[in-house]
This record gives sequence, structure tokens and C-alpha cells, in this order.
Amino acid sequence: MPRAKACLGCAVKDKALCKALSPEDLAKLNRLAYRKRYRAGQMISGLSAPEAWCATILTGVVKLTKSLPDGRQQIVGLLFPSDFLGRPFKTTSPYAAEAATDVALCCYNRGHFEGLLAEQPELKQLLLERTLDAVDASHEWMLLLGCKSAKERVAALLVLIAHRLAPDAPRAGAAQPPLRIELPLSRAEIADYLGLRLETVSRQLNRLQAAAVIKRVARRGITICNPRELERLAGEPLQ
Amino acid sequence: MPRAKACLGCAVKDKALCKALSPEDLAKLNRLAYRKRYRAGQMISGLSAPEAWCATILTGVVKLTKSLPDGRQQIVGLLFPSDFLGRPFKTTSPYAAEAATDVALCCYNRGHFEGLLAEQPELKQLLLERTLDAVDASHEWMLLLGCKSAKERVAALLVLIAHRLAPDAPRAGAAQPPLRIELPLSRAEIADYLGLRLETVSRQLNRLQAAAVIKRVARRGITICNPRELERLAGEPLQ
DNA sequence: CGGCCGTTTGAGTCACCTCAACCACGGTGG
DNA sequence: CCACCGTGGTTGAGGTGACTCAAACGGCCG
Repeated sequence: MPRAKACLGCAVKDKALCKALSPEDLAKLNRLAYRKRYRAGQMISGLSAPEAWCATILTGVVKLTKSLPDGRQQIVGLLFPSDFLGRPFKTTSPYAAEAATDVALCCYNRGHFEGLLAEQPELKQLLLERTLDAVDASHEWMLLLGCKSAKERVAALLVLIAHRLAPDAPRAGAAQPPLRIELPLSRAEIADYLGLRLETVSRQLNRLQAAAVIKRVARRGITICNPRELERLAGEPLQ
Repeated sequence: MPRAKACLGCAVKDKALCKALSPEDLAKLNRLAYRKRYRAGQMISGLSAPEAWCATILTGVVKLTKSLPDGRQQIVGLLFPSDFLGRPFKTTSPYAAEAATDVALCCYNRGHFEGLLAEQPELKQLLLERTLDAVDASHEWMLLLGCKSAKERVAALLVLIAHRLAPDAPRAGAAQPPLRIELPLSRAEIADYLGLRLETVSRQLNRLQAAAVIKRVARRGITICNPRELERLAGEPLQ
């Protein structure tokens, strides 16, 4: 019973991949699924063990990182609730996944999931579309890493996080009302995501505050006073 | 007859997406497909017209670019023969495609292609795996753009191009023999791909030559004298 | 209270950028 | 055949945004 109910009461059931499944297939997946929890900072999957499972993020934020032998590190993606974590059809994951905040996952065996993909065209379709979107998002971040100034990068990150953490807030141009967000990343992690140093991030946040675009509250709290200006500073691409 | 033969004699038939198709389905696609040619520098698809077709690269190199309103530009991907060009399931492409060299494409209507995807699980599977690989490749490039020095970037680009243009050369560690490649990009384009200025690219190529790692011949010719050292300089990631 | 950690702030440096001149090559036309 | 010019690439000199190193700050916890 608790198992059968798990999916029905799931917080992300309307947004995660599993929304593509029929009730009976959902029940099937449900029998195979299990929850996992991680504390902020814990490694979820690294280079060593070939991960045998995939997952949907239920709560919290997961960061995907790649690193160089000498310790330089780049965060190549952030996963929010309803996002998919894992690399089907490959035994070795090309990145490490780490809990940025406390995280809850809904996990399923990778082999089983691949089997389900094979027999459920709609599931595969949804995964394909999400993967295509992931490519687009990566390309957008490449534009940021290759071209943008420190100020633009920080602004862009705040816009990204605001959109993911408060998805119901009015999108694009009309986003007028001040918005309060809690950063899921430390300064060092922000720097790793933006290709900057943490000192630079700190200074740019200062400047944004001085310009009355944001207001910092405590370590990780941010009030976006002027969302429109922030989006302008972030520099939306032409295409 | 010429149509029917087109696929059978295709230079990329064993590597492109269409290798997933059965002979009869290949014939079906073949009836819908048509060739297109572009000269180096020509725009293939931009932001304006929602592209109504997808394609396989037959010969040449295509660059995918994103740009900012003020003219800053980033190359977010290079496509080589057998690669897939297009954005299924979206009417507006998030990037512009331009011929870096003279290019020949094998094009098919986007709607038809999507229909074929729906009825051919193996085709969809192959596209999914390629898209997953594209995400991995983008992540790798994000590591480059976020962390690496100018010298490492230039070395990494040469390694990438060498692997794509001379795929038969021994991969990884053992790549000993000198290798001659022709750059498909101008200095300015290389800079746009690496997040550098063209002057910096020029200087770094000089240094690589001074270190006897490469030898430049004419404008776009490069002989890689020491492939192993070049790969070391490029800095392979831990994961 | 004292030590620790994440963050901020400051001062000095450097890798890469900017601006500008120069060069080599190829095509054009007198 | 050679002067001319346009394009793409190289080289040099100087500037600067972000980095590096270092110190101080301020919560939090034992």
C-alpha cells in the first residue's frame, strides 16, 4: 500500500519523466523504485563505481561536476526537483554527481529503466526531448563561459536559479515583483559553475547590491529587487 | 535508379543515423531525401526561418554558433561528416548553423523525419544515444571554457580536430606517428570556439610550434609532430 | 570564550585582451 | 608582367579584468 501510493502522492509526478507512463506502467516502475537521501555535500556518484541506477530528483539540488587532475573543477549542470539523473546506455558516467543541498531521489535500476525505455515509446520520447533540451542548455552555458563578463555571469546564474526555484513567477519581460530566493550553492560552487574565483563572485554580488538590483540577506539569501534589470544584465542571447 | 543507389553508395552510410534503418525503410527515407551544397561561409540555417528540415553531413564541416546582441559569438559545436544537423520537436532552432568549409548535406523534411522516428524504435534509440553523447561533449567543452588556459584550449582543439578528421589514427596514449591535418576553421573561428581572441590563438600556435609539438604549413595546415605531448597539454579530464 | 568555516575585503600581479601596425598571399586589372 | 589592393594572419606595445595571496570578519558550535 505505501508503495502503491508513493507515486500517486509524488511531488513531481506531473513534471518528471514518469508522467509519460500509464497507471499500470507506473505501478510497474513503482515496484522497482526506491528512495535515497543524501546530506548536502555528499557524493552521489563518482568516477569509481559504474552506477547501476538512474533517478528522479524529488527534493533538493544536485550538481554535476567535471574536474582536471590538478584539482580545477567545473560544475557542468545543476539538477532540480523533477530532473533526471543518470546516464543510460553507458556504464561509466562522464561526470560526478554531488548533493548541493540535502537531496531526496527516486531511484530505479538502470537495466530495468532501459528495458522500460525499450517498451515505452512515450517514455523514450520524453527522455529524448529532455536530452535535446539539455544540449540546448549546455550550449547556452558555453556562450556564458566563452563570452560573458563576471557581472553577466553572476546575473545569469541568479536568473537561472530564480526560474528553477520559483517556476511560477511570471517569466521573461514582465517579471516585476521582487523575488526571494535561497542559493543552493556556496560561493566556491558558484565560482565553479561560472568559471570564476569565489572572490570575484563575492565582489560581483556586492556590486549588484550596490546597484540595488539585489539585496543579500544572510549567507545564501537573495532578494531580487529588480528582476527586469537583472535579466538585462544577464544578457539574453539573440539565438 | 540514381535515387535508389544514392544511399547504397553513401560515404557515411555506416556511421550516420540511417545505419539504424532496414533496407526498405532506407529506401523510404531515400525517396524523401535530397542533397544540398553550401560554400564555405554560407549560412545554413539562422534564427529567422524555422527550419523545416534535418540533415546528415556528407562532407565538410558545419559550425553551430550562438551570439549576443552586441556581436560576441561562441561556436557551441562542430559537425563533421556523418553527424546529424537539426533540432527535432522544436520549430525554432536555438543556434545558427554555418558552413565552415564547403559542405554537402543529405536533407529530409523534419516532419517526415519525426514520423520515421515515431515508427522506428532503433532510429530513435540511435538519435537518443547520439544526443546523450552530445551532452557529454558539451560538458567537456564547458570544462575547457571554464577552467583551461589558452595553451590547453588550443591543444585540445587540435586533438579534437585530429580525432575527427583522421579517425583511423591510433587513439589515446599510443598515438605516436606525426599526423597532418587541415584546419576547417579560420583563426577568428578558432577563437570563437575556444573563448579566446584570434591574436591569442595565433600566439599559442606559435608557442606549440616553438616547442616542436606541431609544425604549421601554410595558413591552415598543421603537422602534429608529437601527438602524445599534444594530448598531455590538452589536459584530459579525470571524469 | 576560542577555534573553525565560509565569506568578505584589500593590494598587487598576470594572462589575456585591445589597439594598431605589419606582413604574406592571391586575385585583379592596367 | 607587375602595381595594386583586399583578406587573413602575425607581431608588438600597452591596458585591464579577473586572479592570487593575504588578512580580517562574523556566525556557529563545542
